Amino acid sequence: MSRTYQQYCPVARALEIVGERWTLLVARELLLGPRRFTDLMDGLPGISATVLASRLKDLEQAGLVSKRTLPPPAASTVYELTDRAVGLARILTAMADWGMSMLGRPRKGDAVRGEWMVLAMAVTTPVPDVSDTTFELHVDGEVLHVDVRDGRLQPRQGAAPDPAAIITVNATTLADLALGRLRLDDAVAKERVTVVGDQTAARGLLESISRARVAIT
Amino acid sequence: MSRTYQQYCPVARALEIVGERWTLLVARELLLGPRRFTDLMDGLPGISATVLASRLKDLEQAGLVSKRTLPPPAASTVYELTDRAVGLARILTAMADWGMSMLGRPRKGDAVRGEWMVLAMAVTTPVPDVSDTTFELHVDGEVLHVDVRDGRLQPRQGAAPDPAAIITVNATTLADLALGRLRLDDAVAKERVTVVGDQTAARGLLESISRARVAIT
DNA sequence: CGGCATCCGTGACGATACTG
DNA sequence: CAGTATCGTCACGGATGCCG
Repeated sequence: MSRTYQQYCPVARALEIVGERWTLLVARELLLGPRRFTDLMDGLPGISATVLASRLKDLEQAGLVSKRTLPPPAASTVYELTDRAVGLARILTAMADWGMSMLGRPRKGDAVRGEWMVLAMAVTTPVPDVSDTTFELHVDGEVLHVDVRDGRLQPRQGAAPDPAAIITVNATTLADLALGRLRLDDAVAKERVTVVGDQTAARGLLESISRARVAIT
Repeated sequence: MSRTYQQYCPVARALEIVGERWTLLVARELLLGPRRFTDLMDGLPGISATVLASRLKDLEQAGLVSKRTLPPPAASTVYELTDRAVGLARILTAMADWGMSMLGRPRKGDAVRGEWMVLAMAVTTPVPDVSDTTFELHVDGEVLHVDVRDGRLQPRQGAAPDPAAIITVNATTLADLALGRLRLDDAVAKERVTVVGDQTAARGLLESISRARVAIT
């Protein structure tokens, strides 16, 4: 159980549950879908197994994460967010949105993951003018996809069944685009972004990312 | 300087700055206006002077808080949020919104402050159908006011110059109303809420609070 | 191999005391 | 009033080992 603040305040209550070190990053990982313990370890470089186990237990006790055993032959247990955790998405969105503006460049020793950047993109970019389209993204060797649906960008892990386009780009280039440090035309010209499939649709998504309002104040 | 996560991720970056214990609660206090060191100590029961000084230094270094010395004869130094801190408001809003749903009742030993609840109200309640109105609130002995303006509820510390109404209520009653544990009519009948001034306008605000969608899932 | 429990060194935290 | 200094305690991170 985590330490309390002894304050009858909604913010303090929220922080008692998700305010400890690593907790929101665990939620970030689970936002893209169910994960196994070791998947989480991989996605959270620097965390110790002890702390991860503790955080998962706390989150489970708070009713935000549920542990599920996959049916055979998978026979593996996965952790996933519950319905109560939707509010967490809003908190993470605010964090990602704000953190984007002070992301800067990768620091020495920083781990880089495509999912992290795509997740941030999904909340900071205005929704492009395409409806019900799926894009597959290959970012730094990882494969994920983004559904544009219901006026939202929904990122997911893994490949897409029938993507309109496959966009290959690395995470730092994505950040450069969103932060306005690189123009889309230049990125394409330098082949830092390549598209297979529907060029127009992909261009729409990428321009939305470039139009993201991220101010570097 | 705070500990890092060594991850090139916007969420991780944001958490490196505001993810430490107490930091967001310091921001919560400053959201209602500039505060002196000892005012912050009062508003953050449980924090130590050491930690508060450390957090303020970190926030100042991150450009989120500025230290200002008031002109004589006040001759006191106050801390206030900078323009860069607007993003913090969105994070705190998400926290308050979500935390409200799991606030429950005061626990043994919990400190209760009117400002905390009013701040949470301001972000969780739909804006009432009054425009450019100011309400003065007396909550648990504290005096604050709320401006309804530009489609927002803006809470502030201290008395209002010319309020449409003065509402006296305690913090737990406010929570009971927002959480649907108490109906407004009952609260008024039991005199747990009293209004001096424009009854209709005050009723509008209070009904908005009661209409807050807070689901106790 | 996944999912922890245990031990240990380090750093952050909380309480008290003290100073300009 | 606005902090700094000191110190005991607790949480964190790393390594290792256990058990299905």
